[in-house]
Amino acid sequence: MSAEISVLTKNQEMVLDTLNQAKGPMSAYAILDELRREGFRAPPQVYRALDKLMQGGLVHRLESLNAFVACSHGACHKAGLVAFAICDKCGAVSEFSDEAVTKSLTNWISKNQFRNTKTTIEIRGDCPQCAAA
Amino acid sequence: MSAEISVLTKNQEMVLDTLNQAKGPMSAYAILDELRREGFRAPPQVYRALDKLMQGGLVHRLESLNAFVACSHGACHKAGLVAFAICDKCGAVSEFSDEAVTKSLTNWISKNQFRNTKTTIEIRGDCPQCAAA
DNA sequence: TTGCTAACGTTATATTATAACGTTAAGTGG
DNA sequence: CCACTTAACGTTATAATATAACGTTAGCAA
Repeated sequence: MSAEISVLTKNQEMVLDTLNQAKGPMSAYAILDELRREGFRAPPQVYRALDKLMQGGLVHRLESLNAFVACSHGACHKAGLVAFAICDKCGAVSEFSDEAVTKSLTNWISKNQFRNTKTTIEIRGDCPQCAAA
Repeated sequence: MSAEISVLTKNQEMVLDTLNQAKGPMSAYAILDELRREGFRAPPQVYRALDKLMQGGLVHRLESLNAFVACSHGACHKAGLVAFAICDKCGAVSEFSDEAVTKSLTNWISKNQFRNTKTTIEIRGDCPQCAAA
């Protein structure tokens, strides 16, 4: 059905590991720089791995940041739409999937007969900790 | 209170006109190319105007496209969060503001004590016409 | 006028992403 | 095992998007 990844290639694994070890989102070039020591040489190596990982739901792209994060759920098999709260102060990203949000948005989509393939929901601002400070 | 634009400068007006006359979203460089005949020479002229127009709610940025559209409501004083449905086939963009979506998302935000400054909601897929074809 | 600020024009450069090419490696059916 | 097909790879080059930094100009107010 949906595009699963059966086994990760070496490059895909290295990119995924890098994102998993990262504290926050990373740009493709930041990933590349990390992986130069492992032999990576050029952007396409990173972008190709990212594409596959995103297809498999293992990695998400943050559109408003042009950056990437590992899926917090390991692989994203959540029923609903995935959303992100991004703190502009500390850079923390919370991935969440809220039933009410999913319902209201899918409701709009079906009411308007739109055939949805991808949804981007990103909240930018200050996380509770940074908002308090 | 919120950052309004009192009067548009010449550059801002030209950029806004260009977007208003466009059938769909435009990249900053597409705008620049349009406006070269009017004397524009370099990207910062476009980006600076876009920044101001976005501050005033006259223009929106489509994060998933790295492109810009004029606000469909003239200036965006809608109560709720603004969202976009983007057709990947024909390029059409529908700006909308749905009460249920706004409520569910602001609800998540307040429940999670997030201080929201900007929200991105973009639905990619096929519009009704293109989905039918 | 003087001083202040926002906007401007310009050059240069940073950052993000992909095209295109030939090569290697990993299945698959015979 | 071999021939074939396809996905992934490495590499070079370049495209597309965005901003830093500088000095200048224009609008406005004391």
